[in-house]
Order: sequence, then C-alpha cells, then structure tokens
Amino acid sequence: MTFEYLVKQIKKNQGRITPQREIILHHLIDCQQTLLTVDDLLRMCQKENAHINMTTIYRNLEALEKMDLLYKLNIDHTTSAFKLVCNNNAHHHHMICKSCGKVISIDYCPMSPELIEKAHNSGFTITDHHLEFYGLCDSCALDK
Amino acid sequence: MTFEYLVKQIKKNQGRITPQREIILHHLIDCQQTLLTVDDLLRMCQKENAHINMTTIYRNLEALEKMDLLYKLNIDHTTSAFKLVCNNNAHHHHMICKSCGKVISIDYCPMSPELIEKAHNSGFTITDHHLEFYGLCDSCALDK
DNA sequence: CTTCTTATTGCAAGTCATTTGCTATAGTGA
DNA sequence: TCACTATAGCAAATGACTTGCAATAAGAAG
Repeated sequence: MTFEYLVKQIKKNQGRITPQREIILHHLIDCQQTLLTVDDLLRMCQKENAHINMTTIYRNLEALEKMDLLYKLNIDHTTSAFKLVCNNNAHHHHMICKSCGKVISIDYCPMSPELIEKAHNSGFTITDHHLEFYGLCDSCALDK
Repeated sequence: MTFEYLVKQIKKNQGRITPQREIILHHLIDCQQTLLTVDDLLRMCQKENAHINMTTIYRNLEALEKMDLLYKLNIDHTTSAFKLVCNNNAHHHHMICKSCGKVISIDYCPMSPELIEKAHNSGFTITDHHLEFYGLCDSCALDK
C-alpha cells in the first residue's frame, strides 16, 4: 500500500489531503505490518506536529475504514487496534504477535463446502467468520 | 451446566450463594444457548428482584469468568456478550446467530500440525486462536 | 489568481459501558 | 450464636470514543 494509492482512493471519495492526514497516512504505511492503537498513532504523529488532535486521528481512521482501507480489530472492549488492509484486501487471516503486535498474513481459511454442509446439518447458515491466530513472532520468541 | 454444578464450583472458590447470585445463575442456565449482554441479564433479573444492581451483575460475571465458567465475546468495542461455557469447556468453536444471538457449538477446529508447520515457516509460533462463525440459525432464517 | 463550496480540524463537552471506593449487609464455617 | 469476610448497592470515577460547533483551508470552478 503506497501513499499515492491511498491518496487516489481518498480523492475518489471526495476526500482532501491535509497536512495532518498526510502525517497519519505516512505512519500507517510505515507500520503496515503492525497493529496500532489510537494512542500509538497519536504519539507518533505528535512528534511531527505537536498540535495534531486525537479527534483528528479518530476521524481519519473512521474515514479510512469506510473506504475499506483500514482493518480494525477489537481485542477487548477497552482497546481497538488497526492497520492498513493488506494489499488487495482479498480474504485471508492473520497471525498476531501478542508481544509486539506484528501481524503476518496467512494464506489459510477454514471455510470449505464440507464445513458449510456440516453447519447446515446443525441447522445453521454461515455467512461470515472471524479468525485470528495469536502467538509470538520470530524476534519476540528469541527475546524469551 | 446445572445449578448444582455451578454452586459446587462457586463454593470450591470460597464463593457464597446469595439470592441475587441465585437469580443470575438461573437466568444464565436458562439462556445457555444464547449470548446475553449485561443489559439483557439485568432486565431479566429485575423481573424477580427489582432492586438488583448492575454492579452486582458485573461482579458476578467477573467472578464466573475467573472460575472459567463463563464465555465472553467482544463483538465490537461497545458491547460484550457472554454465556455459560459449554459442558466440559473442552476446546471447540461456535456459530452465532446474528439475528437472535443463539449459539451453536461446532465440533471443528482449524488447528492442525500442518497449519502449525505452515505458520512456523512464516516465522511464527501460534499459541492460541479466536474463531467464531456468524450467520443465521434455522428459525431466524425462516423469518426472512 | 480569486471565489466558493464543503471537507476537515480542534476544542470542549457529552456519551456510555465498565470499574472502583466505600459502607452496610449477610452467608457460612466453627 | 459468633466472627470472618464475601457480596450488594450506591455514587462517583474512568476511559475510550463521539459529537456539536465555529474556524480554517483544500481544491474545483471560473
């Protein structure tokens, strides 16, 4: 996901490119492999622009989510974390490092005709699913 | 999950059986197949005891969770839902009706030696995972 | 370049689920 | 029956997130 691509998508949706938005986008791009909290992003952005506001972060994230450019994960009810969607936003799942938040895509999905059939036999029609794997990435595993 | 079993587990953990707790437990047992919100449960309990307090609900749920008797799901950052764990609390997954909240257990889990191996090859050690299926149960599917 | 429309920002205040502090009450084992 | 301590209830606090509103400024049109 490049800055140019994001700008194109934003403009396609009548969005404007403000200095604050540029800063936010650049940080999201730099951290494409990691789940960030609003606080993480706010701190990073404030290093470049001390006056950037938390509301601005929230509203930018909301806008990106509406354009299907942002992946959001509710770990628990107190915190949500997010990152830019993976390149094509094609269906796939993630492995998330519980130590550093690094996200690795995994080309695997449990849905199969047999599973759908199995569900049907239990009287259930599956329309979608949530699946995330948690664990440790290589570098965090070494630290232990 | 029977009332007697829950009482036994609670007593094993130095817990006490108060009238409020009894009411809460009975409703959780009656709704074992459905995800409830705190509000759902509060309303149900208040039909029997108008003075039962929301804090009491929260603290009882917290206690049950600590004893591994309660399954909690964070659907989004505003709401969490819960139900008693399934009989033996053995590892399995759920299909959740998006219309009525009914939960059906499904005897399926994606973890396999091959998947663990695949993750390892990507430099990741999986320790646990979250998987829920969403859709419609039979009776809700008929209503559409 | 100037003008105009409207998206965006920043701040303050509001919302809402959940948590906490504290005191009074009441299980329950001895 | 007594003493210990878990629990209930209330009010206040917390904290992530949202909203209202006025001021600013992006960017399209002329």
